[in-house]
Amino acid sequence: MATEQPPRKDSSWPKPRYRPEEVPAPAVGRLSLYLRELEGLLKQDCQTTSSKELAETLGYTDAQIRKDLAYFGQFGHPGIGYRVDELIDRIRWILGTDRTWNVLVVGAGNLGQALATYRGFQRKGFRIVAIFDNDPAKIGQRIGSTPVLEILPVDRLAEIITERSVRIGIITVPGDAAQQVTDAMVAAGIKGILNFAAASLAVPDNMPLASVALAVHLEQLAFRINARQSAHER
Amino acid sequence: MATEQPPRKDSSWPKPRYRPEEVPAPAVGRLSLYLRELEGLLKQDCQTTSSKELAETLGYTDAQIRKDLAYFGQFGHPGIGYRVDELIDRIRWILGTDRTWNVLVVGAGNLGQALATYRGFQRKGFRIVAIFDNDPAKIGQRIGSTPVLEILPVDRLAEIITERSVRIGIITVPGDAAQQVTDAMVAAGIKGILNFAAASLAVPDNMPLASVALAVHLEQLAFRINARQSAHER
DNA sequence: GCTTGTGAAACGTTTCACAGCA
DNA sequence: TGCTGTGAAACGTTTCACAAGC
Repeated sequence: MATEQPPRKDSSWPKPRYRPEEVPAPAVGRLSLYLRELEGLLKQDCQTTSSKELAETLGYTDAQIRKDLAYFGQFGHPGIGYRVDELIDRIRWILGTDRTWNVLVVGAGNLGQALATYRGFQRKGFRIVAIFDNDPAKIGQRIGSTPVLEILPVDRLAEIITERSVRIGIITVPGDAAQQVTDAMVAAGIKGILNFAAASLAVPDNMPLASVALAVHLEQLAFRINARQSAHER
Repeated sequence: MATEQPPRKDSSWPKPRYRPEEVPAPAVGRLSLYLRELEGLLKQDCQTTSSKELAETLGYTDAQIRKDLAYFGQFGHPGIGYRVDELIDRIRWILGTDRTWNVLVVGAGNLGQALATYRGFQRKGFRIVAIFDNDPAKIGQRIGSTPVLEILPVDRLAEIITERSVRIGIITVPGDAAQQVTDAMVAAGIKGILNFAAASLAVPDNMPLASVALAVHLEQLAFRINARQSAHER
């Protein structure tokens, strides 16, 4: 053939048997965990791994892991397993984190500031580009380092989303303010929301939304601890 | 009958058709969200609600909500719905959060400090009683107010767990230190762990463990945003 | 009328088990 | 031999649909 294919690797990657929206959500969730584990293996200079090995460290079955990966293509080598660096590249490409995503935080309380300065996000391909609050005492304060972030007033939200091509917004405001922040983000064209506020958010149909209910996790633990206790008493 | 039953209400509450360990985990998870919504309704002075109303605000089906509650007994009034205050009491009793749970935090970075001083936990029945770090520069520092918490060295973990009857531990240390913190907590008799570290933890069989992988939630959003985009292009 | 509680059906996910290949 | 990829079976969860009750 005369003309080269474009240098993007994705065109050479194998068959995408399922469309992204057909992949079960739990499988996508585990994909992130596989990636984290693989990144750990790479640090230890492991060249290859297998579904069996991954399954044991992560607490799944080997069939589960092979099935999950099969939603996205064929990445393994029968008799060998998976090449660690290769699989990392492919999962990053699948998740879309081989490119950087600009993210902002609304709510500069303790949690908001902690998330805005959290290094782990940067390493995973997410860059916090702004943090907002509506408390005049906080606006103008500078937090973090490399980069330093200035706390901005919430009324500049739309402007920043547009100018800095922000696709994801993190909400860390009190529960009763969360819906209006959501509405402002949606109106400004945000593409997805990560919610830490103690409230159920209404978003347009199909808008990606993930909620982390901190107290809920503790309540789950409390229930399960009591369940174990009472099961043990029988 | 001559002798009064003890004043605990639970003995008068209705049939527990399923044992706690038979209840599907997703149902327990939603129970916490129902509780949160009900607490909101109570603040607005709503006396009663229905599975239909709850379903609409939370984005579930009404059948789902009735089925979930049915795992724990019969709480509704046909033709009327559910009494808000009554259902709140019962869900709190089911989750075990009608009593206070002592909790500690290991890792006094930004996130650990934010969680240790988070007011929402207190309101839900969880009291943070200690925070630990192994950085000499942090040990002895005081954080928060009412109560003030002094950052303690990690080697006092076991002592505090025993003395203060701590049942739940929150881990907010870097990923590569998380397993050894886990082991120390387990050895000291912790009953459940909430993990924010970027690592998969090995715990004894059946030990309640909940993990919040912050980067994973962003990766999920990234994937779903891309999926929407590519679906829209077709 | 309206709403709950629940068996049965529908749906989705996980596990099994094995063909195919290095 | 060892490991992947995958149809089929097993399992679990959600939704449906309706009897019973206010």
